[in-house]
Amino acid sequence: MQSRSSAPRTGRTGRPRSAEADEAILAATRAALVELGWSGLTLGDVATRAGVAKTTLYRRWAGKNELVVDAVAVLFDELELPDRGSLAADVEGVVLQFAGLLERPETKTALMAVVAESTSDAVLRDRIRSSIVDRQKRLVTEGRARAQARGELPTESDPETAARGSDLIFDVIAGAVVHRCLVSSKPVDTDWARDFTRLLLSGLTAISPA
Amino acid sequence: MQSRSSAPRTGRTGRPRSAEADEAILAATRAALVELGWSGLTLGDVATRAGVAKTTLYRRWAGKNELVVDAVAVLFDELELPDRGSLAADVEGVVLQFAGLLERPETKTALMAVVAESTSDAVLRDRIRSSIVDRQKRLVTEGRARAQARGELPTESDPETAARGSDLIFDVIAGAVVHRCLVSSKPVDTDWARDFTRLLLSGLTAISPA
Amino acid sequence: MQSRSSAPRTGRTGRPRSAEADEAILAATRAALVELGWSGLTLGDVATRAGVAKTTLYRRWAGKNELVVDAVAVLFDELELPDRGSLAADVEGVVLQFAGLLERPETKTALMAVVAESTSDAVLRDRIRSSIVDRQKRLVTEGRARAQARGELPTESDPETAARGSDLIFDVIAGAVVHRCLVSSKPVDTDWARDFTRLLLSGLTAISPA
Amino acid sequence: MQSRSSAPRTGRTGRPRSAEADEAILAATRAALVELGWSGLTLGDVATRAGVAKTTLYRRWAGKNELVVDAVAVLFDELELPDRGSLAADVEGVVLQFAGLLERPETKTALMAVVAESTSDAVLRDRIRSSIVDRQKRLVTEGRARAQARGELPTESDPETAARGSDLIFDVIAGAVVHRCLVSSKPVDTDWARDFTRLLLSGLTAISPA
DNA sequence: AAGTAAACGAGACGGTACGTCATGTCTTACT
DNA sequence: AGTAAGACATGACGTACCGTCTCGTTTACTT
Repeated sequence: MQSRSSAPRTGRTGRPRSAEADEAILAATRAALVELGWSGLTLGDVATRAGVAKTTLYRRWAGKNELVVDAVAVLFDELELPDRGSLAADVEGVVLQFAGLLERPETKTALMAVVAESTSDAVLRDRIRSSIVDRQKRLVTEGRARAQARGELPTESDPETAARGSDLIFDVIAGAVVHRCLVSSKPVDTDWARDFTRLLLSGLTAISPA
Repeated sequence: MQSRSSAPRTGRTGRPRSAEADEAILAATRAALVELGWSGLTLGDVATRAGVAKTTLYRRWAGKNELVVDAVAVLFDELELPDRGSLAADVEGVVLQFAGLLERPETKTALMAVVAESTSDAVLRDRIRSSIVDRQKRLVTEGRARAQARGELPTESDPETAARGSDLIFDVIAGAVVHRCLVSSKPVDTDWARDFTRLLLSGLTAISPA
Repeated sequence: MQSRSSAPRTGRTGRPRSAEADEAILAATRAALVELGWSGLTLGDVATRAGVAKTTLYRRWAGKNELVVDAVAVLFDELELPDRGSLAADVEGVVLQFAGLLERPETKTALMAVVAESTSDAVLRDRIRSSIVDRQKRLVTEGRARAQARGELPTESDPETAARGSDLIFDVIAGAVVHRCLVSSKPVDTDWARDFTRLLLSGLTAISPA
Repeated sequence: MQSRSSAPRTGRTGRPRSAEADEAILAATRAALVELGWSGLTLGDVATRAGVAKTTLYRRWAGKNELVVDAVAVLFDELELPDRGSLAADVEGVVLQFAGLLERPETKTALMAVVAESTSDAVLRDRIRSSIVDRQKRLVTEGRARAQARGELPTESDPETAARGSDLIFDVIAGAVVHRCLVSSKPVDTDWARDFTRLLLSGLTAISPA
């Protein structure tokens, strides 16, 4: 599955595009994001860092938004869901992993910015969804299946209902972590992860007495 | 309570600042956000729309970020929490209200953008928190107190634990709605609000059988 | 008489244009022409040399052509026609003076270039004519009047015929010197000036026997 | 007669150069000059028009200047000097012919431009001289010889003096026509040609009374 | 009523980045 | 080896905004 820019190859003649350039540009983009943040990042600077001409960059990506999406998308693929033996432990694990990813300056500054831009750019919105968001739903479906196998969660027969449930769980987990990190700007530590997990599993009515 | 820019008034002599200009600028900012989005918004354009000189604008706000925070902050104060008789109904109500706010183009494009900028700007972060975020926590504390009065939720004696709980609930509700709206870009309708409320109140283990 | 750029002043409000900037830019343009020649001259470089922003330059001139015309026009005003006592001496004098001007690298490289561009740009053509060419016709009319006063040339009663004659003489003198200098690229020395003057005054049929 | 670029043929192996490509490129260059003028002409566009790769073009010419010199040089070879029976008629004829050539957009825009470039490029200067200028001196020497045979002009015994005279006449005729056409931008019609010829043959002192 | 001090509109200023274009070189596969 | 196609590094282009500045003007509070 490829998230390459506009058109990978049209014809077969002519000098082929440099494969090294692609990775150099994405790495330079991440480095620039760390140093300069989203609004300080310029495509000219990225090109210089990558040892590449600005034209090469514009030949592959339409602009800053698209480039950054591709540059950070790969980081999200690092997320894993090791089996920790229980649903609660799995949720805590993924929450902490996701928070760790959001603490990295390149993701923290880039993610909200591209989401903001995507509110007025449908193409970008699709790109974000296909390159970043949808790919991480695997964590939810996998964790849920595991919990069902353990008997911690009931099996859902209707596939559509199952999908709606997964979407909801995904929005709640990802949304809560993002909001805690970036909006409330408070740390996602083990205490918070435990509190959150308890709320998620047992609901509001059960949190206080515990 | 005012979130005026740098210094409202230092001396007492000289021509006083125009009060109309302030509101004209904020209204122009919101209008420009709707038409152009965050990245298309320029301060020169805002000044023109407001019928004001650029200098007047810079005399009051330090830059685009600060201006937009002030311009959208007031919109969040519209949120209310009418008593609907039960905790579930109150949660559903606030979720739908919040979602309605996020559907408006000026908030949707502005909120994520300033949050993104705030990741590398502590002053802006504080401004967002004091002008927008913290002021809406009243909805959580109010709703919670009401539920406790109804006996739907246990009373929390330790005030620190109570605050931690409110923060968590706030991050979960606001985060889930924002994520659903802006990242997953799917509608927050009554169905979703009901599903989310059930999850929030009863927890994961209880959602499917219902 | 001013050959200022587009619009000298439209309104009376706002910060007035820097008068120093104008002269600094024209001087920088001449210096850059000497060092780099026409095709090597860039507006960015001129701006840097003049200690001025590129925008300031574009605010005053529409492009390279217009700027260079203004920059070299003033040099042509240095030409004078001191009375040397006879028509032949006056012609020789002005030929050598004009040749001296054309030897300067800033004029030599600029003049032909802007003339070349003017072949496909009517506005530029008029600008060249009014800023440079027509202003030097004074040399011809003055020299001719002086010769008529001396009795070396017959007086022309019809003003239109007189104008046609002056135009012709101007084209022949200026054209010959320019062609000798820039196309044939041979020196315009006193020998050549004497030969040319004899041809101009007495015609082809008389040159060889002398 | 060869105005080929770098080297016609060095080795004998490999695929031979396409002979058609050469003429296609020169024709495309002339067409592009007409449409776009000197500064609008690009080598990439010429290559496209000629149905040729840019590489092919660069293999044969060093750059825009050289290419254009070759493209327009051939046009100047069209000039002829039919015997019209008298020196005055011959001069008038060649003046009108030359003016007709200079009215063509490809020559008008190209000639001055390459001359301008040649002021800072000695190699180009030589190329222009050998490809264009010197080849047209034949018109002067031929016309002069014809006039001498008719007895209209005295015979010049010293060959060096004769050459100096021809150079001078050439500069005066060519210079005057070029200046009239391109600098004064007024038409070279039969009236002007007659006036100019009378001045050239009889000199200043004789023009008015006629 | 006159004086004073700051805010006001207008717009020029030095900068920086933009996204495009042309140059001249190169790499590939084909002839 | 010559070719068409097209990617490449380089660097100028002309534009748009930035945030600051310099004007001349307006508007309130002082004396």
